[in-house]
Amino acid sequence: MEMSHSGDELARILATLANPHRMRVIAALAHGRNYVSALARELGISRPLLQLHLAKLEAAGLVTAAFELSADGKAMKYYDTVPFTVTLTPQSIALAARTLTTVEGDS
Amino acid sequence: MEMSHSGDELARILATLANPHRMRVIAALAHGRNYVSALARELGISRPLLQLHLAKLEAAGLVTAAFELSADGKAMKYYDTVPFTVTLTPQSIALAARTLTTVEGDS
DNA sequence: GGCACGTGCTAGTTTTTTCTTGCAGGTGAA
DNA sequence: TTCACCTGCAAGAAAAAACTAGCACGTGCC
Repeated sequence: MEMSHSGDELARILATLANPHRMRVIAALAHGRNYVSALARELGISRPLLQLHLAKLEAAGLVTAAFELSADGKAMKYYDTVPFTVTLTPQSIALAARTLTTVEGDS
Repeated sequence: MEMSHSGDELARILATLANPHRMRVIAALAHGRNYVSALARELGISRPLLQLHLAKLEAAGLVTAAFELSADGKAMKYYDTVPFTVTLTPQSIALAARTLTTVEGDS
């Protein structure tokens, strides 16, 4: 289920998804949740870099984070995808554009 | 009608749409075609800046350009939207991510 | 000619994003 | 204690995107 987004929200979501690393993160998490160190190994990128991308994905509301204690008592941060459906058409873009807040000169 | 995109194509489309100016361009052209100088005035941005954004929109296949001679013989470049429908879900992103070409270390 | 309108292009600046490096803390097990 | 694993954060470098300013060309009209 997906309500309509404001122009700024939509822009943020699109900007967030428009990145190869973040697309791969979504793809990896679609298979099942995972914690960041394991995910970094799976994707072959450094952990700080992955944390940067995860933060952006979370800020856009596309993934969620949950702390969990592993069997041996370690604090693991698990990430999972948030189900979403966004349909893009010239009309939907036009509709969203009406609520953009970016300041510029008046007409 | 919209066939499925490669990961790189999708990333380019999303990156192109994720910009306030370009969203407004799509919105303006959805009302009807226009030429660049008039469009720049309507949007309140400079012509070189608009040309930059139009070039990106055209490169992503979201708008088309057509030259036309006005009544008084001036060469005008008219832009129009290309109808498109892109549906974004975790699954569609995951599918597209499999065809990304960005090089990185193997598993 | 000079002005108003259309087009294109390029060089350089500013801003944003991406990425690396390196350090801090914690736990449990040998 | 030392090692292996987990987490967080921040400073600085590198790369990409956005934007400005200014020039070129063309036309028709006064």
